[in-house]
Amino acid sequence: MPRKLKNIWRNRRWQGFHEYVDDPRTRLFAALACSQRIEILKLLREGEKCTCDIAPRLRIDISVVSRHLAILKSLGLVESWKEGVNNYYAVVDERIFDILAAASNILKDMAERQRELFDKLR
Amino acid sequence: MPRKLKNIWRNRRWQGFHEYVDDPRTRLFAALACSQRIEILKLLREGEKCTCDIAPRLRIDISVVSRHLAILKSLGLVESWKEGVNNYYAVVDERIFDILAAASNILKDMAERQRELFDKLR
DNA sequence: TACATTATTGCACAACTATGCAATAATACA
DNA sequence: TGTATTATTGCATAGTTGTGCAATAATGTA
Repeated sequence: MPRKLKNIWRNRRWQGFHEYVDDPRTRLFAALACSQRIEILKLLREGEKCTCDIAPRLRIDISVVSRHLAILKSLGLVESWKEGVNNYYAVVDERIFDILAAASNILKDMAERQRELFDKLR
Repeated sequence: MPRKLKNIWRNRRWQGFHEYVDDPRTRLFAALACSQRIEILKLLREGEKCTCDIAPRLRIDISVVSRHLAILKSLGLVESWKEGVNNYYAVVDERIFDILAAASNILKDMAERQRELFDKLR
């Protein structure tokens, strides 16, 4: 255990499974509570990609992509391997996309209910 | 539109569907990325409850519960109504529990994979 | 070996978030 | 009307998070 945490893991949530006592699902949901990371997952669904493939697609610094990937990897959502100077990443469990789709469906119906409510007020 | 935002909605994410341009699912996942709010949803699944029913169960200040409920309500995950001095809350769409269960399943299998990996290293 | 390419990490910073206390509002009841 | 109960909101604060730049590490190539 390093005396000083690496900067990516500077907080309790991402320190590790053992030290973090909260409902572990909050880590998964926190990982998904960022549109950049959702975009990265969607890109990786197309096929394995290295950090420098992703950065230009999201128009953010490579270092930021690297950190997002580290978070997704720490959860086990993606795996990685080295090929020359490149680090490739791929989705481990496709069911993560079921969760994304379920969230879309719920939000869609929520919006529909909201609309109906407004219609009644007219 | 109020000149100054209410303090609960002091940030972009919770301001409203219209001002927030990110993937709307990030709001849903952010709402679930908090163990207190997950606990609140679980309690409400047992049946409708008012703010003062929930606070002692979670051992946090009523004001905090009130804010968590406001966030869940802003998403449409819960609805509320007044009965005397009490404000009752109830879950709107039970499918939110499907998402919670799906997250559990994914994490369980991730942990299993991790364990197998460590076993191989022995 | 020297240089180029790719990825990660240290650092700094602005913005976001959960929380508790105190003040206020809303309602019921004596 | 005054008092009690419940809920929300203002304010303050410590901790979390996403981001970019610069430095460094890791690898391939001339």
